[in-house]
Amino acid sequence: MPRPRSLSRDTLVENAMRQFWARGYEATSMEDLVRATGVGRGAIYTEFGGKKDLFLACLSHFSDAAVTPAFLVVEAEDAGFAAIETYLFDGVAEIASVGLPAKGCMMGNTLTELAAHDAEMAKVVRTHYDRLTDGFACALAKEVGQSPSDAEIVELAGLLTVSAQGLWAYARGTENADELWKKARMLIELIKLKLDVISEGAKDAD
Amino acid sequence: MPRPRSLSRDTLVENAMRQFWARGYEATSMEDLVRATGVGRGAIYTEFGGKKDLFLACLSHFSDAAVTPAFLVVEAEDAGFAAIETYLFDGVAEIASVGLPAKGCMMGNTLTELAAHDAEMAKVVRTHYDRLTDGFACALAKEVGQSPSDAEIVELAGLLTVSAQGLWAYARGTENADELWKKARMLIELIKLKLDVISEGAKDAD
DNA sequence: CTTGTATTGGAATGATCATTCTAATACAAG
DNA sequence: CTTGTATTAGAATGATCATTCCAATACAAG
Repeated sequence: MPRPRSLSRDTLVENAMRQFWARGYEATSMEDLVRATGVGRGAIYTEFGGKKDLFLACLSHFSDAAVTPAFLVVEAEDAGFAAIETYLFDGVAEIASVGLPAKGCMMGNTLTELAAHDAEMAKVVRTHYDRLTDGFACALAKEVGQSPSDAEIVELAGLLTVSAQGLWAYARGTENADELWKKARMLIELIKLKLDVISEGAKDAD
Repeated sequence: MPRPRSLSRDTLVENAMRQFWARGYEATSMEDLVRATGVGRGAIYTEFGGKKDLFLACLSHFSDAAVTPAFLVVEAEDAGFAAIETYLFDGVAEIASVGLPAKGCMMGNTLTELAAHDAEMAKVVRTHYDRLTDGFACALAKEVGQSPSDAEIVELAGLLTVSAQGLWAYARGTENADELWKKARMLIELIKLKLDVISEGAKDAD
């Protein structure tokens, strides 16, 4: 039987993810990864094949370990508008508690750094955005008793995805948590206004 | 008298900017810059000092040559809500005509790639965001006859800045211009809704 | 044409990059 | 304890990085 690794594969990926998340792909060297994970170069190559493959594993881990728990409230069966509010505010609260400037969203960072020139990365990021938009659309639809595939609902959800992404990106460049709170609150307020308009329209159609 | 350079300094910076804009800082090598500008290595170093200084010059040029013309309509004396609409829709139209995936906003790209770990870059990007937010705030304020320093106006302008940034970033990862149009239209609609609420509130206070 | 100067491409430098390889090592199984 | 195997740190490799340097060059001024 082989000697067991000092770190589980999950912990290894977790540590590598933290490094990539904070610094990005290009600015992270294999030396950084060896230091961050505490795992030997050889083991990384035999386990993952190379830097890019490890990065893709980290993106996948980010989706499971960071996005899923945070987005759980929105993806819940009975999620409505309040769930979206909770998701956004919890996100800002987490950023504020960890300290600014923040690391942003690893998917958004990857979109900006790599998606335009790497089709494989672009696909992963797009899948993530589709997931967010679907989740938002379901919650928004439930709130106003519409179909989650209603065009207006989907477009509102799409804008919410993009605006939230802008907010997480902005968090990489500020040290002022209050600015983030204000923007999150304003975004929520705007979504609520539109939601009310949609509700009104549905009532008139009765 | 010296031999004149084959390219003016402005053209040199313009070409370098294009490269940095598309690829980012880390992924652009001096070799890329020599090829993109058609200027010798030596001249770049004697003129700018190094890669980072050239990048900062490109950021400055981006502000003058890309942001200023596009944002002119919003910064005009008599700009109102329609100016914001024009800025956003013209931006999407330009992206659609140049072709997707787009290069996004060089300031936003720099925010994501470098701001969290380079104070000098962060300052340049922050100045840019302040400029956008100020411009939006003035136009929004004029539309509803409020002060551009009114807290609600400033917060709405701040959200608009962040949401627009999210939209330009999203353009780096999609090949579908229609998605951008929908998001831009929805953003404009939400801003208009909030603006109407602000107008109503001002009327009640009379 | 000659002189002076800035630019040029390419060579040189030394650092760092991702990746491969290897000898020493540490542990599980027998 | 012995054997087998996976991991390890570090050396080695070759590419590429930013930067420096320089001889050849190209052009303006006289």
